[in-house]
Amino acid sequence: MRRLAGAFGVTAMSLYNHVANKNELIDLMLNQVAAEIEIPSVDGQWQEMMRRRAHSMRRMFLRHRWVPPLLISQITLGQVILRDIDATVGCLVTNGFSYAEADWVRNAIDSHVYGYTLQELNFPVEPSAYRDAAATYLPEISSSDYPFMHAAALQIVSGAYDGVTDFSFGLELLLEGLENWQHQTNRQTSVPRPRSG
Amino acid sequence: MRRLAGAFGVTAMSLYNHVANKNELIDLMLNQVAAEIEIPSVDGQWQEMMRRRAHSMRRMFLRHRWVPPLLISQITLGQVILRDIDATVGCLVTNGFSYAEADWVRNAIDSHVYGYTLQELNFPVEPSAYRDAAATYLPEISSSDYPFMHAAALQIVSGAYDGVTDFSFGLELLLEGLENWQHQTNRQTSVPRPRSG
DNA sequence: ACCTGAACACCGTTCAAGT
DNA sequence: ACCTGAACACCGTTCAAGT
Repeated sequence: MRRLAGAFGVTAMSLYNHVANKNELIDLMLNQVAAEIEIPSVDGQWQEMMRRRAHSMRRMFLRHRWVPPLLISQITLGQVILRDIDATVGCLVTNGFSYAEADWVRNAIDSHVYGYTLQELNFPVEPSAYRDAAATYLPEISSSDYPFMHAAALQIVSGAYDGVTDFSFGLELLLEGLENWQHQTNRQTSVPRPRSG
Repeated sequence: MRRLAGAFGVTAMSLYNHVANKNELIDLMLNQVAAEIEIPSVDGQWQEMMRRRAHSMRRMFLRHRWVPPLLISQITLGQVILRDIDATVGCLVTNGFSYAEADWVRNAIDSHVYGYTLQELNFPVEPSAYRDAAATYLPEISSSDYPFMHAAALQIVSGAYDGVTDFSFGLELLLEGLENWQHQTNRQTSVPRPRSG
């Protein structure tokens, strides 16, 4: 509040003439950036729609690094975000998922988007510096205490592995798993289903 | 700091005789609770090891709700957490994954654990109150603006869906996908692999 | 209609001073 | 060895007062 007002060359108190409180301000900011998410179309092929939505969410998170923690903890959701949820559920149920299943699918995909991007954003080293960082910290990773981390660091130092994980890896595992699940004739027995708790 | 010291019946400044700063305190706290994670054994069956680790992490997060945001943003990791990473990578490479693959697998699973649990912890309504909440807010979810959310809320009100998502749903999709991936003879072509970016 | 000064109830942290 | 008072540089927010 104080910093934002300062950037406008004004005192913090004047902001309260335009916005009820900090929470409402965050709400407005989130709705603004949420427009950068590619909203699924109801009649689109669901895998591709979910894929585009997930990738565009992640790119938005990378552009606006402050978003993920705020979006995940926001209680009241703005219209743009509600429209995204509606379109996502709509695309899934139009493609044969039940409302319950659509909820599980959206939850699983969003978990990956949030979890992956939060790890990515909080990782202290840039991908281009992984090799140097591994070389720097290798002496501190005791090969007797942490044999596998030591070996992994060696792989990065030697160039056998660049140390870069991929957002698509987990996302495609989920999408392929969901496709198999949908095509299964007898879903009840052989595939993951929500349990209690 | 001030609140913690107050709980000890002491002033905030005295804490700095026992701990360098807030960050070191958080480090010690995280290492303490990290001991509640079930660390994979190197020679165990990897799916079951990953499953137990993921579920125990989530249960720990639910017991100590302050952990996930701090753990994900912590730069320097304590010994207990390093040992968990080492054991997880160790279990995977012992079961036939390369070091690079083990890194992708751990990243994908952790993304799910973090993302799912953060959503779960921040959801404003308790599962037992979903039905009441849906009934309360149904009039505010315009069926013309948000037709699918409206229909979904109706399902919860009617009892057709209890509104409860499941941690295992996404986790088992990942584990099954990984198992298929591992059994594939020609991995390069038909399965998800890390790409650039 | 919009902005502000003073104030309140908070943070983490430092440092000289106490026992 | 441990604790503290005073101080510094921060927060979000309220409210009466100004233009």
